[in-house]
Amino acid sequence: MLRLSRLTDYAVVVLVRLSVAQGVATSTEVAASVGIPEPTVAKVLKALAGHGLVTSTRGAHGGYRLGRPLSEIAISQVIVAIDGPIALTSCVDGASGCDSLSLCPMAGRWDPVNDAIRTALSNTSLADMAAASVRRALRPPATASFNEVA
Amino acid sequence: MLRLSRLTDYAVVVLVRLSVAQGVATSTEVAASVGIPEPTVAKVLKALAGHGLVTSTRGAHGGYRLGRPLSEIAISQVIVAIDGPIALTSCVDGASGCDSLSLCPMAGRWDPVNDAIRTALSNTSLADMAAASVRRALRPPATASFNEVA
DNA sequence: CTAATCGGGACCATTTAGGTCCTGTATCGG
DNA sequence: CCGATACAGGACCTAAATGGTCCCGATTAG
Repeated sequence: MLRLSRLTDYAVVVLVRLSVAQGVATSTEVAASVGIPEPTVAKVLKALAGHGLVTSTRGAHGGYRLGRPLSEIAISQVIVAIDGPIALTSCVDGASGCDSLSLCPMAGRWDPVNDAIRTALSNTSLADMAAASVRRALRPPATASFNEVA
Repeated sequence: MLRLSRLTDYAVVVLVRLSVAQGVATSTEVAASVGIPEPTVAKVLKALAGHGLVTSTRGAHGGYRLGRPLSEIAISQVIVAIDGPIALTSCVDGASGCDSLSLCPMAGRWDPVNDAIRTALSNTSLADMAAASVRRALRPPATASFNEVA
């Protein structure tokens, strides 16, 4: 269904959350304010930190902080951080797993498609998505604090 | 990993194959000439037929035939036929499965992204991919790695 | 030194996709 | 009219990827 992992969705939520809380925030705090189980959030944050989307400080009073403003983070980067490289088929450029030599040269040219998608994904920043979110959040606000995000 | 199903890849191969053999071809013939197990090819062809990408004739001397030229088939249509509607997240516009109301309004705005991808996918026809295949035979092996993905 | 917090891996359960098979229906040829 | 061929559609099983959890080592503030 051409879907991406739920973890990536979480990542977006987490990043937006971090952008709201300007300072540092522990994985526990983020998890609580976002409503996702802590271990999972921790996993997501680790992955994001590994790709520089967030910076981490260890030790007591440590935590995570946004690496750069949302407007400078493209979703493609988030996807790469969580789900790995963007490629629609397993049979990518230099891949060697191609057993059927007869069909790969015939029609297995997904590169233009991959490129098109990569481009599309690189042209949308998290800020764009957050903006869309704001426009939408006109409904009766719940009591929870996270709704103030908008 | 933002991958699409292998079945979709098969579908492209099958369609190109059908375009080569101008007349009708049975699922058995296609399977044999393409090197994919027959039942699987049959499944793919059924799905394609259901979406009008190929036309079928039943009975003896029946078989499948390309519904329209490759240049008029966008990959997006193939994907939809095989994998279903194109949406990156399960939480699409009108979906009701959203249990966590707190986070969806916050950042779950994937629509612009979905649209971007749909557009990109609609602008590439199977003929384009086949053409790329030809062009590729000329250039030296690419070294592009996934990491460059922006 | 102790508590807090990230880092990184191992691990298990569930879901999903891939693939196979079986039965029904339509059409052609004898 | 009857049988053979080939698609239609669904049920089913197996295997792999994903989501999610846990644990232990490393690091830093107090």
